[in-house]
Amino acid sequence: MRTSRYLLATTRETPADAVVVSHQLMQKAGMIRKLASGLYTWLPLGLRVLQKVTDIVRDEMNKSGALEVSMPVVQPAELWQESGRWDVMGDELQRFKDRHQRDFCLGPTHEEVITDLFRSEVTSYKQLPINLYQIQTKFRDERRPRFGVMRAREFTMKDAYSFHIDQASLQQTYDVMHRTYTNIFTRLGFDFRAVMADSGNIGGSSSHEFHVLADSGEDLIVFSDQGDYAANMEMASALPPATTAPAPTKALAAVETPNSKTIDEVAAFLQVAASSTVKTLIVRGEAEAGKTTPLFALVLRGDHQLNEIKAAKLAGVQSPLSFASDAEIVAAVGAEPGSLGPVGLAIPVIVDRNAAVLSDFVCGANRNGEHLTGVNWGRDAQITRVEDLRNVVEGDPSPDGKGKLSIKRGIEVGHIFQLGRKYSKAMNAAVLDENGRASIVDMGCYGIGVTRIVAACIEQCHDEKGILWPINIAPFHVALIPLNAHKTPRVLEVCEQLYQDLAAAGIEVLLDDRDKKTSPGVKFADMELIGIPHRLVVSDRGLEHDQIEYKARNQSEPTLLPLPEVVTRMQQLISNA
RNA sequence: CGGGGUAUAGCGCAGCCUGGUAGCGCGUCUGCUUUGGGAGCAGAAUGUCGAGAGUUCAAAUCCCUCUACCCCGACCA
Repeated sequence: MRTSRYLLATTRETPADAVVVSHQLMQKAGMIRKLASGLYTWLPLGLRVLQKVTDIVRDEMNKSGALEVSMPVVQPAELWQESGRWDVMGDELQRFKDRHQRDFCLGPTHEEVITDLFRSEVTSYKQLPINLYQIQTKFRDERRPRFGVMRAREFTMKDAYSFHIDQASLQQTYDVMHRTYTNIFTRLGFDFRAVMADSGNIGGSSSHEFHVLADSGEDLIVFSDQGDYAANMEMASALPPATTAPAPTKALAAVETPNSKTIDEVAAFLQVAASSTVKTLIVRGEAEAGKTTPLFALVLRGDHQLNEIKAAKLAGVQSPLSFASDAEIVAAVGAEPGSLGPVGLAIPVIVDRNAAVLSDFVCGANRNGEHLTGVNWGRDAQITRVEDLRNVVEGDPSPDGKGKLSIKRGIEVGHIFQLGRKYSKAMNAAVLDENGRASIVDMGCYGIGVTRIVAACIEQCHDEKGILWPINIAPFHVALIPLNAHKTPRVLEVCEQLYQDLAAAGIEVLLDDRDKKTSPGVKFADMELIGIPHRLVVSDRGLEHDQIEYKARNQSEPTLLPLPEVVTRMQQLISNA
């Protein structure tokens, strides 16, 4: 490709509305343009990268034995009503009516459609297992799209769905997909981790997420510094403390704490460590029709944070977790948030394991502006149950018994689930088993955020000058830059010949043939910004000795190559990568 | 959804407080010069000042309504 005939839409200035580096660089490099919030047009340069990512994903999926299909973006409401998700999904599901006033939605995912396809096409256990996938546009009306294509409303996803006669078969395919994803992210050159994850509203049991490690990631991932344990913060277990509560040494006492509501304020005011206080959170339980919503008190050590996913899984507690309003709290407890505590509560008190081994601690008095000191479980406050309620913190012992936990930020680029029979049961997807009886199938589903991968890659591979693409997904392999071509006609002749020869060798070349008004600095800066891994400079200077200057994007100093060797050397560099 | 902010040329911004009919940088176009790290000079084009309504002799500027976009939050009591 020649820059003179390409839409090289680079900009010098950073767009004002981009806050993460991948979004800034994608805009500056002319890969994408925003159409509206969370909606992006992919320009030729960006699309080349996106298609290369797609190719790798497709290649590995095909190698795994999965079969590609293509399902509609627009889906009828009936299927979603059948699975029960029409009512469960909130505003994220984009609904609309067609001209006949029938309800439809834009597919945020395709479990319903694929299950419908499966039940009408596959009838025998002999056809199982089968894994169907597509690479296709999804729409989710995110409450807050941000970070460019990282969290867009419309995006490209690879979604695969597998069907099985039993759990053992599901586990087998799940393991195959785990390996497939590992292959994909390895080929993409990512520094990534597979972690145990919550399955969220997709449903099902076992689930792993694949995260690219990056400081701009929205997820916290936790892993052992010695063992294999790795989990999303949502799922990471906090082990029970080794100690039990020491015997009380202090008497219960009330103390006025004016203007001290948060743990930090109370701890500072009373001059105690936050870890010697507890915080009490009031959440709603599952409501029964016609009755007032029951409440639960969740008690954690002051320096710990509630893990909402864990809390929502507690028996009787609403899922997703719902916090009681101030009015509900005052009605049930008699005090406002900021002065709550477990002493004398009439509602169930669920205590985190670490909070349960405190003694002589500080908590709210359930009277506004008042706290209690010298509080002890059993003597002063009753525990209904002890549970794991908190987020793990850096340095906690690893649940696998090996080493300590580290916490890093990650960008979720892949997620695999064992759905079990959630959808197949709701939608009656069954095959005849070897005894001729109908058997509801087990399902797995496996997603990859294809557009997000592009952004995640830039988050991991960039410098102050721009993007550094891994060779596998670089929009072009080689940037070929003629210098002083107007002075020395041979420069252009050599460039043209190299361009032909490199292309013939299967190398993707971007020849920067912009006219003499485009200074060398501009050409260098643009090629660096768009991240082409290899750069060849053909100049009058070098040609005097039949030499071509070569520089890798990730090196600072160029080297000289004899002209006759250039094509071979480039071939080697690209195939060895 | 709650809070905050922004909206002026393709992009980045100033002008608004104190009303007088729109400007800067980059980019674009033309010409000449220049050419190994975002060139110089000369010239040119480009705006329903987000939309609507209002106040006024006069509105980018003041008032009201709406819309779009961005940021923060949406447990931490």
